[in-house]
Parts: sequence; C-alpha cells; structure tokens
Amino acid sequence: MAPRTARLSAQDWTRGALDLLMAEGVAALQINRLCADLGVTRGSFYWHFADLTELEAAVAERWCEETRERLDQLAELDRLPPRERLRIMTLHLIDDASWSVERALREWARSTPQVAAVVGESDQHVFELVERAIVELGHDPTVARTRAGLLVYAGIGFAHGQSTLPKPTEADVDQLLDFLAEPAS
Amino acid sequence: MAPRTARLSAQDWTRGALDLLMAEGVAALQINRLCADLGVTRGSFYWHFADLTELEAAVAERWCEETRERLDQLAELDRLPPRERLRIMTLHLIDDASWSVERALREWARSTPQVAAVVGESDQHVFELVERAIVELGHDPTVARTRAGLLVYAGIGFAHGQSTLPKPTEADVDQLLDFLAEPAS
DNA sequence: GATGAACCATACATAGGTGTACGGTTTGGA
DNA sequence: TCCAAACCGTACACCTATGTATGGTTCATC
Repeated sequence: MAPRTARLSAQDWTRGALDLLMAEGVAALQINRLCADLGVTRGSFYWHFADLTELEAAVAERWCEETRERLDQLAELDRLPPRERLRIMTLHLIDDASWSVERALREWARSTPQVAAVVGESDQHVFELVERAIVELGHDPTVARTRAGLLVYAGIGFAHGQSTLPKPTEADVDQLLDFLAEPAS
Repeated sequence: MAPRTARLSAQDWTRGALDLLMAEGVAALQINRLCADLGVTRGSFYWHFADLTELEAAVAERWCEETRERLDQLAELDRLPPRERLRIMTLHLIDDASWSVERALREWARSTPQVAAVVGESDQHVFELVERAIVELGHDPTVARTRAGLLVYAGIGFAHGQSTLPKPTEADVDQLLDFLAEPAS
C-alpha cells in the first residue's frame, strides 16, 4: 500500500501479514510472499523474527489487541439506546472490511488453537453485547438469547458468505431490526 | 474408516479426499497424506489421476453431485407444511455432520473459483427454499426475503462457528421458528 | 495356466519453501 | 567523525511435496 521509504519494524511485518491474510487467506502467509509485498528479502525477516511461528504468534497477538480495541469501542455504545446500538453494530459489519480479516482468522483458527481461543472470546463478547441490547429492548432473557444467537450467527455467516446471496441494504437492516425488536406474540 | 480389503477405485480416492477435507481442512489435502490414510503409496494415486488438480476437480465434482442430491431431497419436503419444512432443514443443519464438509468447501472455495461457483449455487438454492416456505406461511415477499436471509446466513454462521457460542437445542429451534413465522406487527 | 490390463511399489528428479551463516549498509549518538 | 547496533542482501543447506519412470502383482478371461 504505502510506498516503502524507510526500514521496516516488526509492526510493519505484522501489518503486512494481516493484509496478506485478508487478501489471500492463510495459505498465502509465507515468508517469500511477504518479503515480495514489503519489497525486501528474507534476511530482513529473520532479523525481526526467529521463525514463521513467531511471526504467526505476533500476528495473532496483534489481531487480538485490535479486536479488543474494536470491542471496547462497541462497549462505549452503551450510552446509546439499544436499538441504535444494534443498528450501528450491524451496519458496521456489513460495509466495513473488518469481516475479511475475521474470515481469514476463523480459517486460521482451525489449525491454531491460540487463534481459535481469541476468535471464540471475540464471538462471546459480541454475543453478550447483542443479548444485553435485546434485553434492554424489553424482552425476557430467553427470547433475548434466541434472537441474539440468530443475529450473531447471521453476522458470522454473512462474513463467510462472499456469496451469491443478496447483501442486505440499509433499509433491509432497519426492517430486520424492527423484526428483532418487536415484542413476542 | 472401513478396513481396506481390495484395491482402490477413483471413487475411493475422492471419498478419502472428502474425509480428509472434513477432518483437517484444505491444507491437509496432499497426496502423501491421502496415501497414508488409504494405506497405499503414491504410485497408486498417479495411476488414477494425472495430478493433484485432477483429483481436486473430481472431488469438487463429487461434492457437487452429493449436494445436488441432498438439495433434491430437501425439495421433496414440498409436500410438508412450510413450518415443518423449516424445522427439518434447521435441525438437519444443527446435528448433522454435513456442515463440516461445507465449512471445508467454503474455505476451499476461496482459492478455487470452480468450487466457489458450486457453493454459491447451493447457497442460492437453500435460500430460495427457505424464502418460499416463509411466503407460504403468509408473509409478503419483502418480509420473506429478509427473514430467509437472516435464517440462511445464521445457518452458514453456525456451520463456521465451531464456536464458544451456545449450540441451539431443539427447543431453541422451535422458539426460533415461532419467531420467524409470526406475522409482522 | 497363460496373457493382457488394471493396479500398486520403488526409485529417482525437481521445485519451492524454511532456516542459517555471514557480510554489507544505514543510522543515531558519543 | 567514528563506532556499534540496527537493518538488510546473498548464498547456501535442508526438507517436503509434486511428478515421472519403470518394474512388479493381482485379477479376469480365454
């Protein structure tokens, strides 16, 4: 992306690795490939990292931090009314590119327990936020649990769809939230 | 799984490859690994297939067929009332192991357009089945589209969750379908 | 029971990826 | 200005996975 002007730091490598993950998936996470992207040779890599697994650990760690920050920002939505909160989270999921990292991470999580743990924690956190919002809308916990599960799973599914399925518009989201917010019959 | 008694056919290889995909993902789809599973050496593989991509094509083709059959079975649910239809499809998704193949295939689809096409087609078909069922429940097309999208995306998400998130019980599914079936306010 | 095709094992050659060794260049500070 | 550390390039060894060549087994069939 940004033309390389100076020398690289470890952060530049983890940044590049995350970009690669987003763009081409775990299979593309190779040293040579990364060096090509960063315009540098293998010697540079092995100065910053002992080996590939050390880079992978650093990448996982970094994504973990970024995700935590992102979730903290979401937590600050607490001041907003619950309906608006859900709306922001959903729209954020749809048009942001964040899900493309998430997809790669979930793929990666399959073969790396450390990554799987972070992804699971993140899912759990989002689920709780959504569940709480629905409770605040006036539903009892059982209903909230069901509807939160539905929405969160749908979010994960959307991130993985890449799909021939229709991408929801903003109007669709509003209709969806009307639906999720409505009282049980 | 089944002890190998006789010599292998091409179908045995595609079967083994699908098993491998299910169990360990695309990264494990290697000739040596497959030979070990089937208790045979590379010489056998290269008698049945010209190279790896030919096997991959055969595997994709086979999954395509199996999926089509599965969808045809779903289509036969047309005789059942729509509510029961949705119930069967949802329960089928939850406790069947079929989603573990699907997850691997979606992962694979990312790097193989041919596979992506098949997955997309399958998604589309399921979506239409669900949408139609909801229309038959008495909803107008706009509502049906939203709710069908929600349910199908949630299904995909569930398949990819592998997750710390709660796995819905049969009672949860019934509550969920009550919710999806209820008239718009 | 002999024969050709189907099926498999073994032994290479090759390519691409990781990791190591070491020398060269850039940079900040004494 | 000069030096030590930070940073990078180059060359090499190694391992693993693919693909090829070739010969050996097994099976059906006459």
